Parts: sequence; structure tokens; C-alpha cells
Amino acid sequence: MQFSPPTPNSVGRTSGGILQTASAFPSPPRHRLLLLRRRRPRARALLSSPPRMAASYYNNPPPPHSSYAAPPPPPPPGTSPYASYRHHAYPPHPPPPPAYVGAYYDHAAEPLPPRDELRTLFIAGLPGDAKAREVYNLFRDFPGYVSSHLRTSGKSSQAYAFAVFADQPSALAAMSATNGRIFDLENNCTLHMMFRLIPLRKKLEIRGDFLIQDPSAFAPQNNPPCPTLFVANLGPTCSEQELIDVFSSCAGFIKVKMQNKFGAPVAFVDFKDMDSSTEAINRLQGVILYSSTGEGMRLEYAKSRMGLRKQDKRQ
DNA sequence: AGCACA
Repeated sequence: MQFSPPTPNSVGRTSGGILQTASAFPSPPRHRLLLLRRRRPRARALLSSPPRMAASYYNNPPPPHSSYAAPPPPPPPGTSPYASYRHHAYPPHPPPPPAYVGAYYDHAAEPLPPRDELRTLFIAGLPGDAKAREVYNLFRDFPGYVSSHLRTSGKSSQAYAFAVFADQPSALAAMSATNGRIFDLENNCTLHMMFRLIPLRKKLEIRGDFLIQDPSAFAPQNNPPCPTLFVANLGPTCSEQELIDVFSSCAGFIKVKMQNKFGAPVAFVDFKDMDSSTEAINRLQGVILYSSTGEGMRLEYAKSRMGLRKQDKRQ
């Protein structure tokens, strides 16, 4: 069997020694394919000597990429990374993610000095039997790659990973180049829209498809309970559709109204009663959206119910 | 750290 080294344009698992890209195989939605997965021996790229690129890049970095200021690419039309959780019961919590530094063989360089910059990718939706070396091979040839960390939770059919880069331009470049590639040919496991830039050294938790920033880091509720929620701390590219995708997974959801005329976007989300809005706060407080720029959503009870006149404000 | 629409 012959192996070729992965390149930024052909990543992921191999089949018959031939590397292929997503474009060759239009893939059905991920959540359906996960049900069809089965274990079989398959060709895997060999782990060769550690790449020289990341270390040398960090000592002598190229000029910033043009994508420096660019937000994460939008999802392809008709797809939603949150869709698999709509109208579904919530799965039990997997164990919390580990610290970002670990002694894995997939390190390409020594841990870097701390920086404020967002330069870590979160990759969700990997198959449960993904191997650390596969994640490593996915990113190793990108400039600025530092390390990757795979987390598999026992018998779960899904795994997730973190990939640390030297800086945000490298992270964004690797993200856009890897977006939509097929990770696992046999199972058509794509990675599309499974990336987020996340802050280092923050307590994070995975709940299903949601990545949650430590909810205790958020201010306590100041307003009296209300069926409508006020949503703040959204990224500049957040869309109403993205919010619908997230909040429609909550019982009692009615509608979203977004306001992004001036400055930072905020939104109002209406539920049928206070129990529903309270449950939504508990579940979604601190969720880091795909459009988020590092911080999670901040959820509060709104000051007044959506669509009610002042006289009958009290629900 | 920001609360509109009726």
C-alpha cells in the first residue's frame, strides 16, 4: 500500500492510498451519516517525522495573511451546524474538555508563550474512532500549526479536537482551507462548519454540538423572569438564522428578533412562558456560536415581553 | 455590560 503525505488541499483519511477531496464526493448531512458508521480496518496515513514548518514559521513568520480580519466563512446554504439538535432530546453531558496543554505526540513545537489572540480552532463532528494522528495529519502542513488535541468520549460516536496555531491568521487560513473537506472517506464524515476560534485558557464545556464557556463567568440575572430573552455579546457576523438554529432547539421557542443596525448586534428571543425561557438560559448561557469571536452569548431576561403593549407588560 | 417591537 502506498501513502502520500497529506497536503492542505487533500486532507483526512485515505482510501486505497489515494487522497481525495470533498469536491469529488458530495456528502449528505453529517447527522444522518453518523448513524451508518461501522468499524472496518482502513488505510491510515503514516505518521512521519514531525513537520519543520510550524517551528520555523514561528521563529520567522511570514507577513500577515489577507484573511486576518476576515470572519469565519459562512455555512454553505441549506446547512446548519446546529440542525442535528433541533427537536431532539438533549444527550447526557460528555466529560469536560481538558486543559489545552498536554503531552501528546502530535505536538509540532514547544508550547508557545501566552498571547491574547484567538488562535485555537475547535473542531466538532469528528467520528468517534478518530485518531490523534489523523487530526495531526489534517493540520500539520499548515503554516503556523503548533499542536492538536483530540478528545474522544468513550463509546460516543463523535469526537472533537482542538488545534492550536501560532497566531490568528494561521488559524483562519487552516480553517478556511479545511472547511468542507472529507475527513473520513468511508463514512463521508465531513468537517464543514465545525470550526470555531476559541479563547485559550477559558473553561469550556461541550454539550452535544454546543461549545459552552463557563456559565458561572456570566453576570447573575438582574431582571425579573420574563418569557422573552435578551441576547448580547454576539459576533459581528451573527445572523438571525444562526440564532434560530440554536434557539429553536429549546422547548417553547417562538421567535427571534435581531437588532444589528448600530454597533454590536443584540437579539430578543421569545418563548411561550417563563419556564421555557428559564430553561433556555440554563442550557445556552455562554454558548460560543460559529460566528462568535471568542466569547460566548450572554443571555438575560428581557426588560419587557416581545410584542406586548406597555399596559399588559406583565405577561 | 448593550433592551426593540407593539
